[in-house]
Amino acid sequence: MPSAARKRDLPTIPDVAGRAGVSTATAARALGGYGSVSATARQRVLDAATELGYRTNAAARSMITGQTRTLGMVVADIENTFFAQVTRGFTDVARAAGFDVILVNTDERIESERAALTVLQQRRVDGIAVTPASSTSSEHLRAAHDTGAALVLIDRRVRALAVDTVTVNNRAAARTLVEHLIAAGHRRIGLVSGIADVVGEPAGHRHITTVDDRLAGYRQALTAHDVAFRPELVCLGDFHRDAARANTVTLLGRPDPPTALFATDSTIALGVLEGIRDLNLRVPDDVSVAAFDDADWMNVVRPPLTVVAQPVYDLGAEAARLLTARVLGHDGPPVRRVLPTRLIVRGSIAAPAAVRRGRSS
Amino acid sequence: MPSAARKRDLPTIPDVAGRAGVSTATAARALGGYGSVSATARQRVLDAATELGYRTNAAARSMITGQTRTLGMVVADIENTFFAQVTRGFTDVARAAGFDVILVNTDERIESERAALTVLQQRRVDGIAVTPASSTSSEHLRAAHDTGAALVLIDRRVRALAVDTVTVNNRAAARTLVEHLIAAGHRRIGLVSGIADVVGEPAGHRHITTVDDRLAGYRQALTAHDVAFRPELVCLGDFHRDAARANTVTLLGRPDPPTALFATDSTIALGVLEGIRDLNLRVPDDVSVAAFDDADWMNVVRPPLTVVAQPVYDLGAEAARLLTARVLGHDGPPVRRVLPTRLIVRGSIAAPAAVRRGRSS
DNA sequence: CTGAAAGCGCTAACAG
DNA sequence: CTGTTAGCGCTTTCAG
Repeated sequence: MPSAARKRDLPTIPDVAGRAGVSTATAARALGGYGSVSATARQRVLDAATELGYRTNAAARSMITGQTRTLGMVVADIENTFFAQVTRGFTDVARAAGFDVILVNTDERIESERAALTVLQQRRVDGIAVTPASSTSSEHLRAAHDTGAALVLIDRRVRALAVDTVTVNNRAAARTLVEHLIAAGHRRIGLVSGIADVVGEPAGHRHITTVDDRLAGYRQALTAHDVAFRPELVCLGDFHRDAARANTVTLLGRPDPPTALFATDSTIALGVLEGIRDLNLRVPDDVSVAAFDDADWMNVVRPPLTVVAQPVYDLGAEAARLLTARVLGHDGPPVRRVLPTRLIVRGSIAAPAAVRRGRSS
Repeated sequence: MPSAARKRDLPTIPDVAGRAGVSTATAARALGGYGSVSATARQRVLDAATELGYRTNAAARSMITGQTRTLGMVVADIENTFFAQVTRGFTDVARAAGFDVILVNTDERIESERAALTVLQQRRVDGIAVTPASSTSSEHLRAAHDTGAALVLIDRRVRALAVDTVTVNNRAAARTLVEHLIAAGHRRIGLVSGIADVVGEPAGHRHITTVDDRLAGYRQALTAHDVAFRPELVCLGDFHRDAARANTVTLLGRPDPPTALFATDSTIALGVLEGIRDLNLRVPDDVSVAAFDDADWMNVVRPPLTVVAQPVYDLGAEAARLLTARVLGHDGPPVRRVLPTRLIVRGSIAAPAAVRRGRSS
């Protein structure tokens, strides 16, 4: 006997069929809910199955049907509330449609993402949802798609991939938020964002569309209002709060510090607030703060944060809808779903001190 | 052709074997990494596999081996940071050991939990981790365990089930925290907690061990310091912030309101802070606050919250270690792992106003 | 070290 | 409506 724990043998269709006194085919039909079975036969089979504690063997079934009723969900980090909410939306809809979900974290590492895709292919999942770690490295995604798995991209786009996508208009949303800052009188607006370079790829490129787009929106807002773009006010670290905290301290320590800070997601916002506190500065008196994503705690900090909220749960839910539709046979050109965002004005923005003192910038 | 999307046929072992010019057995051995294969044969097979884009069919393999290399993770709600962190710890260790994880949310509903267990049995997962929705309804857990799936309980115990468990000492931790409150001079301490009754079970019972234990710790602390236990200061709602918020407003609206509030988890703490704000009260001047779980935002609110921190990630990680060990053949009596907690004193606790004014209670 | 052959548990024709 | 018969793709004896 091998060292592996012996999985007790569960009853099989022949077992059930025998007990019910019918053929395996009839038992299978009753159990599987397909074909036609007389009411009496069905009942006998179902009773026998219950008595025996029969459980369909999903692997055996999927070998024949070619479907696993399983979906893959590939995210950077489930500990991040954004991904947790996306995943919740995704699993809720998937489950309602009869699909189970295998969850994989990549930590933004393209290598992990590749490995994840391989595993999911081995499992022959019917579909895969990905928040891609790179907008340029996509051969592994295409390969998985080519082998027949439905594919949907969430939150981030991949230009070279013509598949269903669920995003928000990050550029427009960021622009709106920054314009709000400008309207309050800010001219020096710092941007603290996530990853610039993807681990495993050549440095010096911004590879995640959300970062690119939010940065683009930021620049658009500045340009539209004749505010100079200063590269030194843009800090790209990673998606963890500590980097954001350090970047914030650096930014605010400049001789000519920004009067407002734009955090491009809620985790970064946490770091930004910590950095501000490290310097014993106050929001919004010393520095205004605006962020992307409306996390649950943002209305509890003092002052509450002005944010652009995005429908995070729906991002995942809609992705699952698209994906299950494809799996169930829907055919058609790639769908690009763009969900609406909403500006929520709260107390974290004030006019810069200079303006308040009457010295218009 | 059926309406279902056709999954392109991936190459199989015969395909690879043919291209490599060996038998299917040899190809399978090389691909599966078992038995003995000559170096040359192995290389030819591996090359052929790469050229063909061969991917092992996990279902076919597991039909024979009896192992799926899949684990189930059943949590109440992945959106809750606690479960998200647990899940991260769990998946990290599982992945490192070569196991994939199927995630299921139950929303604390025992019915969902039963359904989840059934699904996981159908998939013949090798092991299941559960944060059980009830400490008493456990037949479905036992049933799954009896059919051969390894089982580990996380965070919450189930008395009637002799399986591996990873928890913290909730009673001791709660007691420590409440004693800290008492030491600060508090005598009327409100407790705001999660679910009391489990959906789908008769009302009037508290069925989740974490709630029970934290409440027990609270009472122990009171008793040990001759503080009267007042049932009306204990509010059991559900695990969502809105209930906690409402309960907080109710508690603080009493003629004889508590001078301190104990929130039994971080989501509830959020509701407690909102409730306090609804009443325009200040922490800690008007009311002190202490909580279970050190969420990422707790150090960013003003004042930062005093908490009992538990090693949430490790709860999941250790569970995965225990589970994979069982799957890999470890045999032995159930392991009850109790991880350490830590009191983190921050600024949310002050002496009650009456004490500060010199009118000792 | 390698190959042939027998299934794992189930579904899918195909007869009856 | 029901039963018989092939396999799905892989691993595993068992020979050679």
